Amino acid sequence: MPELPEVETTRRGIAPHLTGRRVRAVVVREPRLRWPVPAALVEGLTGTRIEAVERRAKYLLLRTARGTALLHLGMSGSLRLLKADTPAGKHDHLDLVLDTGHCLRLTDPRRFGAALWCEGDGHDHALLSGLGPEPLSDAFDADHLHTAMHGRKLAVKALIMDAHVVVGVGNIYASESLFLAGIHPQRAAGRIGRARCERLVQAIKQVLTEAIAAGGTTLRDFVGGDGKPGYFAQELRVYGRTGEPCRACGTPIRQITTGQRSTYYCPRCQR
DNA sequence: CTTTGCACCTGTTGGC
DNA sequence: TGCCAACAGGTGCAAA
Repeated sequence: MPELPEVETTRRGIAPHLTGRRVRAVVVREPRLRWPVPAALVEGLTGTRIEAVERRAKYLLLRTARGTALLHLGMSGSLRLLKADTPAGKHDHLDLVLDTGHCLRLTDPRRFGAALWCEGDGHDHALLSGLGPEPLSDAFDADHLHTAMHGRKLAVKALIMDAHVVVGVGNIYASESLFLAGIHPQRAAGRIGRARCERLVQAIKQVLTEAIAAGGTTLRDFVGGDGKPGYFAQELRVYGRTGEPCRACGTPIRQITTGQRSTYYCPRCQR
């Protein structure tokens, strides 16, 4: 479910309720997430004040004086703030009980998400240290993308979804960005010129910015930190619109598979 | 090093 | 109406 806009929406929803609060207890109901929830997470957070809630790629970082909790929502995860005594459902795997009488609850039916702990600020963690730039930062520009694409035979869609190149571009927004840039998703990355590279960078920034402003995309079960759904779905240009008319030219949108992921594009607008 | 395909897991959907 | 295969927002890792 969550791509970068959803994670950022979640961060903005929960940060005001967590920042400066102390964690009274950590309840692990199901430790079998993508990796086992480590005892160090419980030990590190319990009794500790959360100093800041940050985001790097699709990870949420809860910063404390003792170390940093890393949370990832995988495909189906969500975080909500609830009253601490709210009964837990089947997929409510983790609670951070706060000194406010509320708790931050991680729900994740497919358990592809993660809750990890690291000493330090988290950026040195093996999962984060090799990541590419944030898509909305100045570090992600045409120079960077053009260099990353040079000599690559990989489909451009797969390349922009590679977190070593740029983080936060998931399956929905990859299709959306390529439509905006007028680039065929299966074009070899190395065969895209400088000018179209610039267009693609701008398209990615635009799509992600719009989606964050709309509070993310709701497909099935996404809810932000405040429990409200996002509204970007109604603005999707190609994703999930197989056979429906292109909003620009009316040609039916096509669906193909690229790198084992569904890909949507307009055969007329994208070359 | 690059590219491909799989694995993890549960719930929903669409076609017969 | 009911069943079951196909598919779903991510991403690390093994194998080619």
